[in-house]
Amino acid sequence: MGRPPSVKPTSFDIAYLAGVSQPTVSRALRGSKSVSAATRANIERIARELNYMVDKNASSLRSQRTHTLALLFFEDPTPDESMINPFFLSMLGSITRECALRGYDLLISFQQMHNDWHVAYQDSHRSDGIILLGYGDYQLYLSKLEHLVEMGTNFVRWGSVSSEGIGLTVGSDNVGAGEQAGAHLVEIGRRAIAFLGDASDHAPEFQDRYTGLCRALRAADIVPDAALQRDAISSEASGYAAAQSLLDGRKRFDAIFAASDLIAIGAMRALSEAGLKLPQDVAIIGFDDIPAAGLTSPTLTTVMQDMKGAGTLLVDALLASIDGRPVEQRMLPARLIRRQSTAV
Amino acid sequence: MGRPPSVKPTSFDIAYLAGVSQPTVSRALRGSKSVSAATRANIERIARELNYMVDKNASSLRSQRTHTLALLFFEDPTPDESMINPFFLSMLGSITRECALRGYDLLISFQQMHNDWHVAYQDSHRSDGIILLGYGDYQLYLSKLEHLVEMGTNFVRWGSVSSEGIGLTVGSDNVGAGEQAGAHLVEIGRRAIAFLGDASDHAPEFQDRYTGLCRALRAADIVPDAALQRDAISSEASGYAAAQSLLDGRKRFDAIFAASDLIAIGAMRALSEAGLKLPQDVAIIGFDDIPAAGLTSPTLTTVMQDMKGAGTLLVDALLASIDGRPVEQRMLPARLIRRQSTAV
DNA sequence: GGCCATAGGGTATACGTATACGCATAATAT
DNA sequence: ATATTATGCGTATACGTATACCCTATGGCC
Repeated sequence: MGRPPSVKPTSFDIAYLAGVSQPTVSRALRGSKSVSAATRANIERIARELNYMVDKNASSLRSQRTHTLALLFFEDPTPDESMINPFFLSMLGSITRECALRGYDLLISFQQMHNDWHVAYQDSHRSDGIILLGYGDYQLYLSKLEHLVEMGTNFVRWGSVSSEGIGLTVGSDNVGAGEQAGAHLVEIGRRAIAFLGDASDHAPEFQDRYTGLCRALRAADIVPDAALQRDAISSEASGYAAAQSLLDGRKRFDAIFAASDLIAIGAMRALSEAGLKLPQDVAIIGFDDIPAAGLTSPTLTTVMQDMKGAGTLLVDALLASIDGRPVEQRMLPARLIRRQSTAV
Repeated sequence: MGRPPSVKPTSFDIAYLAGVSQPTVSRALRGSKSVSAATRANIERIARELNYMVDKNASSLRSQRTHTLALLFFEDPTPDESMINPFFLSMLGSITRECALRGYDLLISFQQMHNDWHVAYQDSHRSDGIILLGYGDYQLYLSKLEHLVEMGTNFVRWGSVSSEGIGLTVGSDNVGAGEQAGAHLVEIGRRAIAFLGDASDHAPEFQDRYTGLCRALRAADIVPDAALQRDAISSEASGYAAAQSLLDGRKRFDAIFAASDLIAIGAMRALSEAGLKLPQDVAIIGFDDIPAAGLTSPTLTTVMQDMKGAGTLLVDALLASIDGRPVEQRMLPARLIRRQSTAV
């Protein structure tokens, strides 16, 4: 159809057909206002007809802007590499979409951050900016962030917005979400509510969720009980272990708020094996709304984060930072999804 | 540390320091054999010291090779966009790793294929080749493949290797896997084995799995019963519907082989709701070994595909095709993972 | 009617690399 | 010793775009 696709049209071809010079074509297509409307329209028409596309390499080389963003996962290495948190994978969709919309390409890198920090350095040369994604030990990667700042790299990360972290951060309203979860559990009559998830500053997001829970408890005149908290990282095994530790403890509990769905699912397994009825004996709420949350039995009440909004905001913030526009930290609302695990 | 990272060293800087010309630097670093070992070593040393990295844009512009591969999903659009088959997401890891290893960048695109075919065209200009991933209606995208071939685009797709498809294909040994699944079900004493999954040529992979199942049945002197087959696409809802249709039928069955885990999980829900005991009344086997397969109750016996090998092979084949090297279709072995859903 | 501002667009060039080609020197052949 | 070929490298240039700078025509202003 048309002409052989093997010959890629250049801006010179268009210039020739439009009877103008090559730079004028460039200006017209880039939206410079020093091109008359008529000329621009004509050039655009011809470009469309020829199926012309700006050569990204030439463009990037000349302008020193790559029009590419890099996505970097900094998860702690897991024994099973494929077990990247499903939550982030589903964020991938919205990020790619957003990038495409803005005319940016997305380069992704699953290299685990601490293994080879050089990757980030490298990617920082290949791209205009970096998006950092992942749960992981916050303290461990603080120094890497400082390194990025030092290099003057533009980056944005997903994480806890309330903590005074380094660099630009976008994240869910974890405190508010924790509060919602706590309020819901109180509402269905639970008072001895356990929390599974690291509550230290190694995991600021989990910490925030715990803070929210405590706030909801206090609002219901319940004193948060530190004995009902167990550390856990975001994995099923860790959730299982944490729940068992909870069962071994002498404290009674009638509900669990888990800092992630994977933790919740592990905990559910431990509780079931202990002969407890869910949700009658113990109600449980997770976090993330991963696909598996709708498949467990009972299905898992959880907190859904606004992943689509997250992608948009991350890309948005990063581009603003690249362009030197002012950026504000922003928080996304989260929503409680009620399922069987809290249906009494 | 060292020098300010803001000044990016070029091949000219290295040439100056090494006392040679810029092209010699280029030749040395690209591995041309017309550079003496001593010169090359010296250049490499200096490059390392300066933390030099070839400018991808300049390089691509000059050589007309992008050193980038594009990954394109061609899934049928789902109501919930985030429900990209987890199987492919986990393949992402191995593909990115493989690309990184070969010095290729990976551009990913979740644009659903039929929505905007232009994307593929576009990506074909941005990259040296395309990897196509996804289940979907095979007939529907055949014409797109022909289009790609027409354009002379290098591409490789994941799919059924046994069918005489268009273009280069890498895939699992679906027939063999179906045979394993069937043999296992026979082994635990089942004889009325149903198949959930499209058995038409709209889904060659599913068709192959069904073929394998039938082969195993015949090997056990069981005549495959077409009345025990139900069409289904890879989604939980479709699996649920298919299982219900099966229950509504007058045929008895004591086992199900589902063409994907999502189908299997949907079917399990339907069976449970019908009051059937799993696996006592009905044993069930899925396909893909998605993370959720280990979380259902009972946990799901399934077929695990070699995703790591898949990534390697896909990238391998594509690069060979790009370089004009001969490529052969290759099949990957699959492995049965036994869990509770077939434990009697 | 002379002066300046502005719109519209052309000229020249830079971005950093890869490669065709040529030219020495050295190694081998005759 | 001369002719021949390889080796190692420099020279010149192309890849396609974006931008600094310059030029021309028009219009408005006094």
